[in-house]
Amino acid sequence: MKANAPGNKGFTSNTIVSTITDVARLAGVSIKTVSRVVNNEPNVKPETRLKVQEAAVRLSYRPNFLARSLAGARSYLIGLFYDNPVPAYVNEIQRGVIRRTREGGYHLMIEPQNSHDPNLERTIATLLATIKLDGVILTPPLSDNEVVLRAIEAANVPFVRISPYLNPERSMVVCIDDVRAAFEMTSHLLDQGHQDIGFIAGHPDHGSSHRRFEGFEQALKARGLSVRREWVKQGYYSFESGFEAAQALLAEPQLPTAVFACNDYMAFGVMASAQRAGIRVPEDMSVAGFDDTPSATMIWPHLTTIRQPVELMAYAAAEMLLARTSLKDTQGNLDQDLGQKLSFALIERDSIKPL
Amino acid sequence: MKANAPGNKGFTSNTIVSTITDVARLAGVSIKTVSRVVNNEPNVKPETRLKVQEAAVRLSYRPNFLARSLAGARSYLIGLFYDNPVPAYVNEIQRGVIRRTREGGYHLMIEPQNSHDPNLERTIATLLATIKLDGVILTPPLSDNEVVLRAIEAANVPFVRISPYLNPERSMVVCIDDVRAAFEMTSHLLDQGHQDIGFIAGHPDHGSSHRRFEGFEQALKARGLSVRREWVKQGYYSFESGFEAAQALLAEPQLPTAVFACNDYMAFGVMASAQRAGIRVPEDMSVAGFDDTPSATMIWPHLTTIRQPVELMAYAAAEMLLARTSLKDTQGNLDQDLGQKLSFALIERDSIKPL
DNA sequence: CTGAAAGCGCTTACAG
DNA sequence: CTGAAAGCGCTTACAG
Repeated sequence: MKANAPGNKGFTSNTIVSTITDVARLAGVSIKTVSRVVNNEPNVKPETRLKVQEAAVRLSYRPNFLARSLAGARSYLIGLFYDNPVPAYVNEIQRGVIRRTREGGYHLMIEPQNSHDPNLERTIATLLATIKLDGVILTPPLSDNEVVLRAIEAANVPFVRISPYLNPERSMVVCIDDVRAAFEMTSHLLDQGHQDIGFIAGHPDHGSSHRRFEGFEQALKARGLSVRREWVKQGYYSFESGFEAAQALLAEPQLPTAVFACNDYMAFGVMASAQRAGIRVPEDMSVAGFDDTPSATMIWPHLTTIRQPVELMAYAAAEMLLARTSLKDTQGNLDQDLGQKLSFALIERDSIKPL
Repeated sequence: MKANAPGNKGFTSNTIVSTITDVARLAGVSIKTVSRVVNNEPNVKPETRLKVQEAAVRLSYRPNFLARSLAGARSYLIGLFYDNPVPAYVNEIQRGVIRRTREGGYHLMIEPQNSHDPNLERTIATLLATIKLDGVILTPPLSDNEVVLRAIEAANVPFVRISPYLNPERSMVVCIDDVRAAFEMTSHLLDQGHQDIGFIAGHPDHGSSHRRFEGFEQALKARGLSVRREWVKQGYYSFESGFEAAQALLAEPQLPTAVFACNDYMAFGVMASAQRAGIRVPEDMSVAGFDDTPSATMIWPHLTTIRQPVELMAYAAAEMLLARTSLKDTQGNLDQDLGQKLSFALIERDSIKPL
């Protein structure tokens, strides 16, 4: 077998992939001029531009992403690093990022990681050396993983963290006000007459867990109440952990009238645990969640929760990265926002009953 | 600012990314020899090999993925195309594929698509022209999307389909025996004394929906029973569609004693719908699902369902692609398996009660 | 067993 | 406004 078409390396193909050289030849210009037109650079005679565009269309020309990345300063590649066990969260993050990267002609490389992998630093260093990324997006718990942060900083790749807990100045950041959100949910419970409120904490590696507890505590204090330690149980953001935490809670001699779980999955665990114990939700006990996952309306009673605009946060994160990358080309200095705080919403449904 | 290290393009960096040239210089050989060692090619004196390896380690050399892909016949890039609304499914698929691609030094490009997008063909054609993929993996419903198949075939990219319905010979295929699985679940119901069984069909774009109905029908026939059309309701694999289908079912003058839903999410919808209507599961009505999503043990009663090894199927799909790619290098002809059928398992839990 | 040369398809830096 | 040359970091094809 031998090559039968430009760009073809030894096997027959129906499609002739054309290159910048083909377009230049057809348009009767140099490849540099084609490059200018394709990249929307100035200083091309309108007439020439048109000629090139026509040729490009006729040949269905698409710039080769690999060649472009290898030759240029940009790779058109964004990396998404995560280690989050909640599929719905990961999925929304991916969708948000991809929506933005596609708009900009970028591609996404997903890189699930194990945050406790002893080789994590080397893994990431190798990855970043192998494949020049224009930017990296980190989601919790990696947003606060020192090993990951060091590896990325060492590689000098711009990155944005979603919902980090520490050192917001260390990178670009996208988040919601978790403290305020938890404050509002707790106040909502208080407004319904609940004074005895249990709390299921999230995974301690996630900043959100601490922030939400903070908001919970502040809301109680604002009404002259204080946290009852025996009603605060440790969870890990999974259904099972919520279930177990609730079991411990329900074993207390005195019971709260409401439970605020740090995320929806744990709230489902609480509801299941209560149901097992013959405690009706919300008649005997109210339950509040956080996140508004799709499942929140797939159970009865429908869960009252905080809606977090996850997809939008991911979109914003990608946006910051792309903005930075383009700026670098034209100006070199970047005085753009380093942080963006998106808004949340308290969604009232059926899992809370006034006392 | 000026370049201060090899491979550095005008901005300061802590990390010196070294290239094949650096390694060659340090080892005192040509870049071709380094290439041989790095790619584990034969015909290198053991002594030379060692020298090169040492140099590579000292410089933390990692072959540049872009350069490698541009110069060579392989791109080390696999694409995953999907349009599946179930996050847990997508997540498992991604994990399976990534596990295999990482083992082989490949990278994954995820490409969520809208299967009814009128521009789908052009979108995919453009993508495949821009970015040379070594292989593509398709999941339902794209596995049977004619537009997608044509675009990929036209680009002459090897691909494997997961759980396709039609033309298994058209590509490499990974699946389970959906007919048999549904047959077994239905038989299980029959064994428990249920003769009156309702069926909630899945999305008609998914082959699994038809296959599972087929198995359902065959199992009934095998016992001399036949399908009662008024107990077969159309669903679309979502919770809501299961809920609505169940409402229609429960509005029938006569009710089945069990319902077999084509996937877990619809089974949850059926359970919710029953609960709303004051029908207890499994006391008054048994429910069976399909997939064994994590949520199956997050509800009460725990769902009896079919476990599908999704992650493994994805791994196998990637495996086929990589095997094909390597073979192409060495031999050119491929007499490997074109299809792989993985095993499923019926998981008995609490949503079915003997009649 | 080893290497020199050409080339992958672009962008960059520079000249005019 | 346009282009010729060099180069990105590798692999391929070939020579010895």
